[in-house]
Formats: sequence, structure tokens, C-alpha cells
Amino acid sequence: MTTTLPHATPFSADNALPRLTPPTSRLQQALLGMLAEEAPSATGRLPSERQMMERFSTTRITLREALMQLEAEGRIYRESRRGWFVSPPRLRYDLLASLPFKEMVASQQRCPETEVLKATQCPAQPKVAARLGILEGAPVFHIIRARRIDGRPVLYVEHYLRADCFPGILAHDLVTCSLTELYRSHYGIRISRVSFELCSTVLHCRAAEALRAASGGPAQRVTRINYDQNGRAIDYDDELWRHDAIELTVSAAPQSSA
Amino acid sequence: MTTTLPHATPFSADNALPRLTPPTSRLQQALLGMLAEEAPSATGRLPSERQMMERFSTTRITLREALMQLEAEGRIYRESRRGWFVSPPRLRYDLLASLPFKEMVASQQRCPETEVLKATQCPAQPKVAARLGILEGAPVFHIIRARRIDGRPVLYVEHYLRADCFPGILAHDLVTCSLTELYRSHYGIRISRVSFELCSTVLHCRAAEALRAASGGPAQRVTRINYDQNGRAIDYDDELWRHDAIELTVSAAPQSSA
DNA sequence: GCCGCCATCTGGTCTAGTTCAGTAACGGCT
DNA sequence: AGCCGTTACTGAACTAGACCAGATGGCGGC
Repeated sequence: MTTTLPHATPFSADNALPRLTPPTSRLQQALLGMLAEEAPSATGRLPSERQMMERFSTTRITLREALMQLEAEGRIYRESRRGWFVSPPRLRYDLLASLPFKEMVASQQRCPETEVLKATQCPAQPKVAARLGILEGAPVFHIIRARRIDGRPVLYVEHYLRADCFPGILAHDLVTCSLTELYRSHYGIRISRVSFELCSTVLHCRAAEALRAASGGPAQRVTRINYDQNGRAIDYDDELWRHDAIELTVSAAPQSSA
Repeated sequence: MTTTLPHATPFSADNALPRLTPPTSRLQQALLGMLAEEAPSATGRLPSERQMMERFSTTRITLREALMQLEAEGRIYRESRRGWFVSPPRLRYDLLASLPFKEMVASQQRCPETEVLKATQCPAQPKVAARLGILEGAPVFHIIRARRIDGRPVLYVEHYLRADCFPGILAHDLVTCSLTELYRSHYGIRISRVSFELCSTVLHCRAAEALRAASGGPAQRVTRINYDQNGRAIDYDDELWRHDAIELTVSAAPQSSA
């Protein structure tokens, strides 16, 4: 796997007002220079914090602040107690294309992998019940998966499925099969509408652990409710992505009155 | 204006795996306790860093790290050299409803305001030209606005309009009029399709200054291209939001094959 | 009342350390 | 070859300070 230079989110076009470059510290500039000039290792790994603090003649706190700024910009990421890494190119995630994870990733010449962390039936807690429009305590299937792109864990997702719609679904292969494909082929359920909520947030403890990230690290949250052909909410998915790993796109006709 | 308690992004339902609560420091817990128990001031302002460090018997660096974690969670925000504040409820921004800012904000019982920072004609730089599908150097109107909700600056937006589509548009009142309404009423141009790109990023220097934020602070970026009834890209908007201020929603039929 | 100056307040940024806790590599033993 | 223990490596988290720079408020003069 070749690693390319970090892909920061591009800022406004360069003909805008002057001083678009932040009054950034000399250290951030130096780090950017290092990223631009050195061939990253095969894994994209940066030198250790102690090496970098000596190299740039600064203290570890100051270095860490600069590194965390670059992390927030999506240029680099950290793995808890393992090191800092150059971020690979972002995956483009078209919200309305509704591609299964494997196909979406593979279509961008990346390697997808999935691990099932949990798959049980349990009673719906208040938030889930409200989202699915069912009674609190009604049975739901609760599936948790971690997803990797090119070996890097980037997505922690929890699915809540109405148990009454999908009897026996946990017996299927949840590693290789997409849920929506299972819905169609085994239950005759097709998704007619989908509703998303998106926000910029942080990784909670479990997600961070599954993604080898620091708890509290930057994340992009994508929650989705899928509705079947009868307008009934059939599942609720809660995705936490490493925020440097994806760029979301939406393309549609606006719904305002003509 | 009454300020309510901070609205952190809700995490997964509480019936998930144990340890969903991050192994957070005692300081973060203490700060959360302070937020929950004390009536925030009318402006939502927190005590100064020096007051809080004495109160919680810690150092400023440690306190700042804890505060910045709460900022990343969307519970509080900082204004550069002015203080820390409790974040008000998020604005819901329905991407496909295509409501003008004023209407969107007012419909959620919030008070919208707009300031025009720049409105000029200039040649299209490469990135803008590529987005609009025009020649590099072709004339575009470049408009920069800052938007406030309830007096708080939350959005810095740059618009690039094809000059050939909108002769004389800069003479209009860009403070009170929505651009899409101007397009329709004065130029007979209606938007037939819209395409978004969304990512979690940081505020650059100019945006931070306009929003009274720290450069490098957390932001949600929303870029949009609007297409007219003939499928021609007519403008490109680049929005940088304080990331705690909005929650994005999308609701549509999926575009996958049935 | 308005404006300018000054002092104080606020966060912004940095240095210099220390200890803690999980990861990874290496060597020895079965 | 696999497993276990030990050591070194890594980031995580904290203390104690210092100086910088913009914001704000108060006071005095016109």
C-alpha cells in the first residue's frame, strides 16, 4: 500500500482575503514541512513524540498541541499508545447512494473488512424505541460492528433492528453480508426512504477502543433510520467514524416549493 | 434569552456495552457537575480559567485540556480572549429543505442576523473554476458573509457566483435578501439540483476572526454547488460553521436500484 | 456625551519536568 | 512453533510556572 501525502480539507480558494494561513506556530509549520518532505513509512507512521520534540527543540506539550491541531485538520491521526500516522485519503461516502460498506469501499479501490463485536436481542431502550416508533421494551436486535479500510479501523457502528421484522436474522453471516441485502433477499423488505442526522463529535470509550483511538478523539457521527415500503421504521444505525476517514456527499433535487 | 443546559450529542443508547462513559478525568466530571448544577449566566458564560483552576485545584493546562474536550463534544464553546460559554441548542439544518438562513433560523424560534464582509467581482481561481465548470480566470462574484444566531456569530460563508448569470447582483441588498430568492425574482433562475460535501474540520484564521473563535477551533464544513434548470452550475458556497451550532439532517429516497 | 489612555482582565502560548499505563519486541523455555 | 515474562518503547496525564496579546471597563479631559 502506497501512502500519499496528507489530504487536509481544502480551505477557501486562495484568491480570498489575505491571512488565510492561520497565524500558526513555527512548530506547526515545521511539522507540515516534515510531512511534505519526508517519505512516510509504509504504514504512514510519524517519528515518536520524544524524537520530534528533540528534533524541533520544543517540549512535549507544545508538540502534542501542534500534533492535535493537525489531527483536527484531518491530516494525521493517532492510535492510542501506538503512535501518530499520516491520514490516508478520505473515503467518499455518498449518503443517498446507499451502497453497502464493502461495495462502497471496494469501488474506491480500497480494501474493506468487518468484525462483529456483538449480536444479541434485547429490549428497546427509550431512545431507540422513540427512533423506531415502537414501544419501550419491545424486542430489538442489537448488532455492533467495527469496519476497517485498508486494515485501519475507522468505523464503529451500532445497528438496532426491529425483531418483529427480522426473525432469525442473527443466524446469518453478519461479517460478509450487508444488512440491507439480507432484508431484501430473506425478508422481502425494501428500503423506500432513509433519514440521516450528521454531526461532528467525539469518540466515546467503546468506539475509541474498537478503533484503536483515544477516547474523546474527533469523530463524525452519522445516524440513519431506514423506512420500508410501508413507511415503517425498520432499523436505526448509529455510526461513529474517525473524522479524517470520510467525506460525506449528498446530491439531490431540493425539496423547497418550486 | 434563556440559556438551557448544554446539549451534548447523545451517544449510543444506554443499554449498550458497559463502559460507555469514557474513563474521563475527575476534572471533566467536576466540570460537567458544574455545568449541570449552576445556573449559567444570562450569556452562558463560564468562570474564567484562573478561577476554575483554583476552584478545581489543578493547573491551567490541565483545565484547558478538559475544557477543550468539552468543546469537542459540543457542550461548550470559546471566544478568543473573551471566555468560555455554554453552547446553546443546535440549529437543525435540513440540507434538502433549501431554506434561506433567515427563514430556517426564525422557524426554530431563533433570531438570525447577517453581516456582509466582502462583495466583489474577481477572476475564478482554479479550484472555483473547477467547481463551477468554467474557465480559470472567468469572472465570478465573491461574497463573504458572517451569520449570527441569537447574537452569536456561528457561520462564515463564502459564495462564488458565475458573473455571466447574475449581472449587477452586487447592487442588491445582500444583508437581508437570500441569494436563491434573488436568483429567482431578478434573474429567472431556479435551482433544480444541489450537491453537498460535508466534513469535520477546523476554522481557518479569517473565519475564526469573524466568528470570535480561536483559529484551529472545531468546525463543520458544508460546501454546496447549485445547478439551474439547465443543469449548469451557477454558484458554489463554502460554509464554515462553529461545529456545536448545528446538526445536519437529510431525508430522501435512496438512489440505489430497487 | 464622546474619545483616548491606562490598568486589569481574559485567553493564548510556551518551557521544564514527572509519573502512569498500554504496546511491542525479544529472549528463554517447553 | 507457541507461550510467557521482561524490558523498552509509546502515548496519556499531570504539576508548576512564565510571558504574550487582545478585550474590556473605568476614569479623566474636552
